[in-house]
Amino acid sequence: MDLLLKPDGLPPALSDAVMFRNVAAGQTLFQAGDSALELFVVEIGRIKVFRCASEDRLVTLELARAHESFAEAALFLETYACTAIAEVDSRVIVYPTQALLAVLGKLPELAEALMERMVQKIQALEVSLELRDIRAAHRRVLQYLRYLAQAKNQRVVSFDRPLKDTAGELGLTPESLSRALARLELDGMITREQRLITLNDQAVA
Amino acid sequence: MDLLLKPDGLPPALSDAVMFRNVAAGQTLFQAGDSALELFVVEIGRIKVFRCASEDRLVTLELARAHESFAEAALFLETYACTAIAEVDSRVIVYPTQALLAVLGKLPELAEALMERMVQKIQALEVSLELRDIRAAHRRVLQYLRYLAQAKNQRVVSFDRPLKDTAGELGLTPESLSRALARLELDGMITREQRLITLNDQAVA
DNA sequence: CGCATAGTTGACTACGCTCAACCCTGGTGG
DNA sequence: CCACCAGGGTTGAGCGTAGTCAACTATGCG
Repeated sequence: MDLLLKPDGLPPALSDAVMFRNVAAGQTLFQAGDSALELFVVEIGRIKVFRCASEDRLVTLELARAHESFAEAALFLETYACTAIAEVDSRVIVYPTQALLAVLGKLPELAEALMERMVQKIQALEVSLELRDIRAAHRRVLQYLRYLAQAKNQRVVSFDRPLKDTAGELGLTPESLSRALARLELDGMITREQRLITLNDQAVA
Repeated sequence: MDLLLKPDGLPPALSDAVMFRNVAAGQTLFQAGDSALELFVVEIGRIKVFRCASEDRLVTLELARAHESFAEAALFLETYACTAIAEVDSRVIVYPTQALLAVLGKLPELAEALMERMVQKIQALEVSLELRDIRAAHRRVLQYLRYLAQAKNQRVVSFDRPLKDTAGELGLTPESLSRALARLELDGMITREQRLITLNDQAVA
């Protein structure tokens, strides 16, 4: 996504169309059903994208952090199928899909970057799906921690937001997550200090 | 994926690199860990792509049917993270990723087609994830049937493979799926005849 | 005709969800 | 400086439901 991070370097046809938007914490950027005209890149902050399954039930699909894009689906769909809200005060770069598609032919490296990002997303969703297939909460959490640690190539995982939210991402209730962590600690798989968790040797698999 | 269906129409640089491969039912096309050098399109048959979660546990990630592509991740990753096997006798078109990437710049419509396909996949995975969040088996199955019916724009859904496999895709055991279907029929939501299921009025939501 | 596999049904178990109470922290205001 | 409050987090008790194991039936193929 390096390319989309600094619009100035892009062809005028595109960079002229780019906009910026500040989103306050809790504010929604777009809703399911809105016509999909824009693709976004997070400049600063954190955007949560989710589907409303059934009324009170919501499924977090991705958490776009700084420098990450989201809503690529807008490139080919009429309307958004998801809703996006800012978890904290954020600032996003807004790319009109028309302008993006128009310059794709001229900028193969942009197309490549977008595809690479999509592959990452597919991969992430696949991991989520794999995690959901682990029924035992403590096992699921452990595997999740392993993935996080592996991605950062270290054994310490720190959460920058309420465990409650993390629980939702894992398809667990906060209570279950709490119990799972307690059990993992008891079993000696992890040691924790608030939202800072260290994987012990035997947990690295 | 129309473009990738008939390699003859593609630039020689690409079409010369294309290969075809017959895969017998049960035969594996590639395994997790293999170096990822090729992207595939199903000509005829059915390919199952899955991750091995933990030994005996496998998570179906996608089911590529005729004219559908899979293993796009190969474009940007060193090795496959999944395994692909043929569920029935199949024939696939094999695109070396190097050749594909090389002509992307010349063929914006190819890049666009690939991106569109990836968006479809992301969408499909998101739906899977949403389904997993429905705990009650009968509700999950009902929602699944609704999606299938909606996609085909009709109320009849017919399965061309064992319910056992469908159960796995839904993250259920065959027994649970069986019970769920029985209950849905009892509740008057569906009527079924073997692997042919019709959604009743009240089920369309 | 018999074997293998798919599908169904039953009894039991296990584990996550729900609801509820409680602790702990940080922030606010008197 | 402390009382209060709100929200996150933890812990407990009971329930519901999907998984498991098992037996049985149905179907298709040699």
